[in-house]
Amino acid sequence: MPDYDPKTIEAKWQQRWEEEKSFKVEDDPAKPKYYLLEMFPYPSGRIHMGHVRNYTIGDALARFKWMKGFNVLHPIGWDSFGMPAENAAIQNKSHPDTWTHANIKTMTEQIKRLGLSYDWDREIATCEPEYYRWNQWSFLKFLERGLVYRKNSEVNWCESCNTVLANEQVVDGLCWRCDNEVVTKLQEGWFFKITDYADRLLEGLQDLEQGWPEQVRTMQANWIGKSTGAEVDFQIKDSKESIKVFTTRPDTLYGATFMVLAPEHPLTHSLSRGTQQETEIDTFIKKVKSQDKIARTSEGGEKLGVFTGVHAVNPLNGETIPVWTANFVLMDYGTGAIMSVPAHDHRDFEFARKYKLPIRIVILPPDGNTNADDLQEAMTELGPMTQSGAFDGLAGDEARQKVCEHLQSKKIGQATVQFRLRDWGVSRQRYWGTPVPIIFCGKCGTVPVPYKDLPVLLPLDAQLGDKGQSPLKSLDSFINVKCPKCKAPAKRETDTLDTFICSSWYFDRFTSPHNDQEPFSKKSIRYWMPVDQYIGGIEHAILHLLYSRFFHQVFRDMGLIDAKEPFSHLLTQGMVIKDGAKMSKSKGNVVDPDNIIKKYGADTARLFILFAAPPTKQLEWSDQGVEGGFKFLKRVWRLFEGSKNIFDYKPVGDDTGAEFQIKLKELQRMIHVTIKRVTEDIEKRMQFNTAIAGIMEFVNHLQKFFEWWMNHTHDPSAKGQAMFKEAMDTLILLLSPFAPHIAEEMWEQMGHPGTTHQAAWPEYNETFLKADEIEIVVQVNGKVRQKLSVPAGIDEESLKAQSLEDPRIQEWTNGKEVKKVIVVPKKLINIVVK
RNA sequence: GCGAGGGUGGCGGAACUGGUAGACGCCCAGGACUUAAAAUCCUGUGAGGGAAACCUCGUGCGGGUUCGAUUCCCGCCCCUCGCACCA
Repeated sequence: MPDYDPKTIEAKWQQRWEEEKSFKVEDDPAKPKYYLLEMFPYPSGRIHMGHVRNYTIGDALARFKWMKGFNVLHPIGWDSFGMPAENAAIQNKSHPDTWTHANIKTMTEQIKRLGLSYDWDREIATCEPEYYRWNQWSFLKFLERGLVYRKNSEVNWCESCNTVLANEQVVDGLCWRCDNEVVTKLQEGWFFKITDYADRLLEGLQDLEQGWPEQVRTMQANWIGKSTGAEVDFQIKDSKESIKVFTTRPDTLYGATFMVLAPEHPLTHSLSRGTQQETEIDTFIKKVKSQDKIARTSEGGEKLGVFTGVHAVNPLNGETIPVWTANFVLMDYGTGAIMSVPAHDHRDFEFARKYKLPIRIVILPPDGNTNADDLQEAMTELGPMTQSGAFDGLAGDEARQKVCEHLQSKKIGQATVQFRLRDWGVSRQRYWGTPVPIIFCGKCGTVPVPYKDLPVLLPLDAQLGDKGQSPLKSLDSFINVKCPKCKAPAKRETDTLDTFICSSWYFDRFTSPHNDQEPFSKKSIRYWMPVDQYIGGIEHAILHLLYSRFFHQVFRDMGLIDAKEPFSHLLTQGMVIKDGAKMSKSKGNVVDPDNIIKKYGADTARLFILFAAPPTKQLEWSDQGVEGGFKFLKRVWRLFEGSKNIFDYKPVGDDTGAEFQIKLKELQRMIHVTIKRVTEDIEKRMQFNTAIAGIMEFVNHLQKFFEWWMNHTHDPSAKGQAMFKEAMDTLILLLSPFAPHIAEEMWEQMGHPGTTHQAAWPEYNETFLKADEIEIVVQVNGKVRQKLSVPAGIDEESLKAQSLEDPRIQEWTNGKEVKKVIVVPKKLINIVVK
């Protein structure tokens, strides 16, 4: 019997899949489609276990869907623009292009060794002009739609990466990529008006309730941060100026006892001119500006403020209240100014107590006590208005609405909505990215590159500076152009686009990756989109997934796409950890996928990864667990090799014994029970670990059956032979999404033409699931005391009688009164005694 | 602080709708095969008690509902993730 030899088997089948282009797909409206996508990788050098897990989960699903009769689009490509390429090139005195392509080559080989079912004809790399020209095209289309603008603003600047970062790319004040501190800097750059889509991006989350994890939806909703409220104008006393504030609690307007401006607010500086406060204010502004941004914006940070020397008038009650400036009010949210209602806002409360500012209760507390001196903390709950003139007694939404209506009628304010989401800064001051298709002309100003001139090629002959400054800025051949409008000498924009733009629509491109007329063809995108199942890490919960949804909505508005959302189902896979920590070079706990494949083969690696934990949970790497996976495949192989000769016999015997009939029926039941279990675990629960456990139990059963059979027969019957063949075929097919190479080999040797993924997924038959005899648990007062084997069709009364007569049960019921008997059909009977 | 998820043997995990807790696998122990080892196969494997049959306890902690709770409810502890002065 030949040993299980994964090396030979895997090489053989990988070669065959490649030669036959087994996973190539075409648009085929006659067939139901299934678009399965794993987040495409950045070509960083080598595949790591996180990739392996991601692709293995996807591949198991893809193969399952093939077998279920779907036309499966399962593509792969490379997110190949980005800074690591540049940094590595600087270090190695090489070129990002060289480095990137070398990595793609290595990683392609590694991925192929995993036996993944990709349509390699659709492979794309975002650093190729054929791809990034459509980034430029999108930029220009967005520009036409008024969704792109250029502004000079305070931006997040990473000193280490030497470039600007979008808000989403700053994590706890640090750069998402390199973990270095982010500073603010005044810089001119391009922005995408993602805020125009804030409401739609928020509302769209509702369509994803079924398909997306709640966690991701919540994170996006928080990030968008919608709040409804009102804008109110407060007139400044003895001045023509007024201060506009945003509040979510217009119902507390009568409780505003002071106002606070952000130190950066233009009025902070201008209003204090000529007052006694002038120097104090200037010192304060300087001080706050120098304050660490994280410290300033973190809750519990000390609230510092200064009186500006001026007063404003509460437009509702005409009261004169002081205007302050303080560090806890931020210029980039709302209007950069607030009305302070200390009784009903905990920040205002803290500030008022610290600076001895008046506090007035205007929402009636449950105990009715409106003495602010008794207040221990701000009362932020909704309630009936009080001390609020004509509005007294109104509460909640009605109160807010009535106040808003009043403000509007007096033209001193209006109901409005605020978002936390900021526009997406897409300019990057680096080289290895998509050039922004813009030309600056002395006469015509900012001129878009005409579509016919796309792509604006990223020059590959650029020499990188050693600190990461973009060489484009000094590359004359790139910069100097003629203005497309007036033909006068002009300069090219040297910023490149954020690489998140590449990943915001690559899934669209996969539907027609070689189209050189459009970013994607309408026919293909209508057929394939949305992505039915998207799989990737939770770390992209906001960044990539929000940007992609934004792009999708814009494309949709352009009439290019029908689907409401780009990804109908999202699976966020858990991390791969070892010794309790994320695998990392610095911890020295990295397991190289190549070594595992070399030692055990891809099937073992895949099987272990899927078996060790459900996809969404973190996975603890275990060398012994891998060994276990290998042992299981060897066991399958031995069962197959040891039993396959049985099919060569011409059946003569009849195996008619009663025991044989029972065993055979039990085998048949196991086949169908296993099909049901594995199918539902994959399809309904995406829980591959229990699916594999089911297959393992099936193998255990098959082994025992075969051994018994061989010990009890000299001449296998046709019936036995057929049933056993059905069992083996079923086993092979159920196993094939998880361990495809070994499955293909066995499938072929069983004499089937074609590959396993072309075969139909086994169907179970409800009638074969039922056993003749079932085990019933008998409890006395909720404790298991006996297990009875009874005919499946037994009626309740006989079951009760049989249980009560059972000697073991009588030991527990003797001398006691039977209060009641609960029967759970086909499961359990509970006798309550006293 | 707010929101979400989680806490089950020595370990990874299972128990899907309130119905046998610990499926499946790993580790470990004993046995078979072998000159020996590896591989493989068999048996055992939550804790405590008992020669055994079997009994008691047991799903983070404390309570509750129920014939019956890992599952539902109340209170608490711990861990992970996200948000966090957003007016």
